[in-house]
Amino acid sequence: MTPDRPEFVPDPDDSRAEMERLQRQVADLARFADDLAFDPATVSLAADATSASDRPVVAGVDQAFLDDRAVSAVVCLQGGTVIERTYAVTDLSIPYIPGLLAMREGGPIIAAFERLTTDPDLVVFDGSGRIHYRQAGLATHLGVVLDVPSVGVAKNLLCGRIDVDGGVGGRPAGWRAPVVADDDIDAPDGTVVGYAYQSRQYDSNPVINPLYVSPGHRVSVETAVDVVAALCGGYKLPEPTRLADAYAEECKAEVG
DNA sequence: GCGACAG
DNA sequence: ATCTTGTCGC
Repeated sequence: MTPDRPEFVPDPDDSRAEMERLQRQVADLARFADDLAFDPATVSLAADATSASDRPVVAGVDQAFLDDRAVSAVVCLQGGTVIERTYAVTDLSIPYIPGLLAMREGGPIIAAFERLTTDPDLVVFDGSGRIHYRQAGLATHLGVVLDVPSVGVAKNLLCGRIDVDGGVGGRPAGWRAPVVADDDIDAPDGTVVGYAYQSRQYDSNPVINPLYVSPGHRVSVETAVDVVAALCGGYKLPEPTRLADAYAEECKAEVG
C-alpha cells in the first residue's frame, strides 16, 4: 500500500510552523463522515468461514522503540483471522512533541504500509485522530495520506473536554461519553470530536481508564466508537492494536 | 509566569 | 514510548 497523497507524508525536517501548516491542510482534506466500502455493522472478531472473503479487512498499527529507531508493525485482520503482517525498522529524527506525533512516527508507519500487500478497509491507529489541536492527529494524518478509512484509539486524552459529572473514573464496561472541542481545538466549541469509551472494567481494583476514540478519516465519530467497541475482545485495547503491539515487540526483540 | 500535553 | 520484580486476582 502506497501513499495516495505523497505530498502530505510528514517531514521531520520541516520547521514547526511548516508542520502545523501541513496539519491544517490535512484537516481540510479530512472527512469526518462515513465513506466506507463496507457496512460498519459487519465489523467483528467473529470468524465466519462461509463468507470470510466478504468480511472487511481491519488493520491495526503500533510501534516499539530501540534507541533512535522505530519498529512499526501492521497486522491485518479479517473476521478475527490474521491475513497479513508487515513491519519496518526506521530511524527517528525528531523527539516526541505533543501535537506533532505524526511528524515523528508518520514516516516510519508509512514505511511499514509500503510493505503491505493487502488494502485494508479500515485502519486502527494508536493515538488520536480528530482529538487534536488542529483536528489532524496521527490517525487523521495517515488516513488522509493513505486515503483509507481510519480511527484513532488513544489511552490518554490530548485535548478536548468531557461534559459528564462524576468524571470518567470507574465506569462500567460499555460506557461512553462524548469528547467535545474546547478552546484548544480548531473547531466550534462543543463539536463532538471523539468519545471516551470504557472497553473493559473490573468489579473492583485496579480501576481501568477508558479509551479515547476519535475518527481519523472517512469515518464519523459514532461509527468510530462503534467499530472500536466491536473490535475489543475481552481486553482494554482493540484486537488489531493488541496484535500489532505484540508483533512490534516481537520484531523489536529480533532486531535488537 | 502557570498549566497542559497522543506515543 | 521505555526502564523493571514481584504480586494480587480472575
